[in-house]
Amino acid sequence: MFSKACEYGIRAAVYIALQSLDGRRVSVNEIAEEIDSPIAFTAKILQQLSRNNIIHSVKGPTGGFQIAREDMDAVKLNMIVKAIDGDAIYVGCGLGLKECNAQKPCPLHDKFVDIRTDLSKMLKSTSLYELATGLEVGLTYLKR
Amino acid sequence: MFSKACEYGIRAAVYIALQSLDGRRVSVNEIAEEIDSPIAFTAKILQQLSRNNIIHSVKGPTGGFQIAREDMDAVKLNMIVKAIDGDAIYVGCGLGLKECNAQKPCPLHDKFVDIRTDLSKMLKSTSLYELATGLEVGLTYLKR
DNA sequence: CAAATAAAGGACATTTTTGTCCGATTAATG
DNA sequence: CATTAATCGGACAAAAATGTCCTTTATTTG
Repeated sequence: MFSKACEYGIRAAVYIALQSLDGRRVSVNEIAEEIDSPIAFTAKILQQLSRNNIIHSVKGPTGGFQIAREDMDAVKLNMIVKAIDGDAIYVGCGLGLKECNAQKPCPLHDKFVDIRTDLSKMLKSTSLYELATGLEVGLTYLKR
Repeated sequence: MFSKACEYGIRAAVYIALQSLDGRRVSVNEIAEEIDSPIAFTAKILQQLSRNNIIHSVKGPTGGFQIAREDMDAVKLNMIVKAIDGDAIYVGCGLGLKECNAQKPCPLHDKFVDIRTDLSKMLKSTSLYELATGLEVGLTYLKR
């Protein structure tokens, strides 16, 4: 469904949000440790998220990554997915056809539209804050 | 969503079914031409489908691929997807966690279960015959 | 201002997916 | 029975995704 990079990106963003709720700024090393991901690869992905203004980065000692409380509401999952995987999930044809639309649909077109609409709705309506608080109260987990 | 191999596999299977409805057996070359896919790669995928008894192959002159009318009803999309992509789509965690289940869910677990259940239902209930007849009456298209 | 710390970014390495080529096998036909 | 046409299957090639390493840049602190 998502690329590995995107999975790491979402997990990282949720962890950063969780720690930001405690006023903690976190380093790549800590993030990679806590979400069980390769450090250097995770660093790349965090750069992407930072460039897309999804998370905030601070260089130098005491630096690291954080997310402002307001941004946790504003940042929805679809923004993270788009920043990392692009919009292939939303746009492309399920069977890989270049020209596939309501006028000239592939055999799966209509059935795919339904599922993708649901997926899209879910991603657009799920905020980082929602995911982070689920973690905070121990309802959900990020590791393993 | 699906791998390229799986996209080609579905398109090929639908085309074979369509032609089998006319009593025609088709070659790899014709299939690749008609579904706009790389010939040799398509051949590999057809082998997989053949080994999984999803399509039937005949060697030698006048040989090719075909699907019996009854099998078009019996073969559902999920069987093709499983034969080519395995069950990652149905089983894995949306965020890539190894241990993710109702007891120890990732932050997206519940929302993913919903979408995947829909996808799974769709794939399990869609037969090759249904897709082939859509093509036959000109409601849907396979190329480009 | 020097040292230390952390992200940024470029180059490179590995693995997986996608795609190609060619000889072996099978079967039909003259 | 030789030729031919088709799939099968293994080895290889190219491209994309995943992952690593190392230098540069920014910033804090003593």
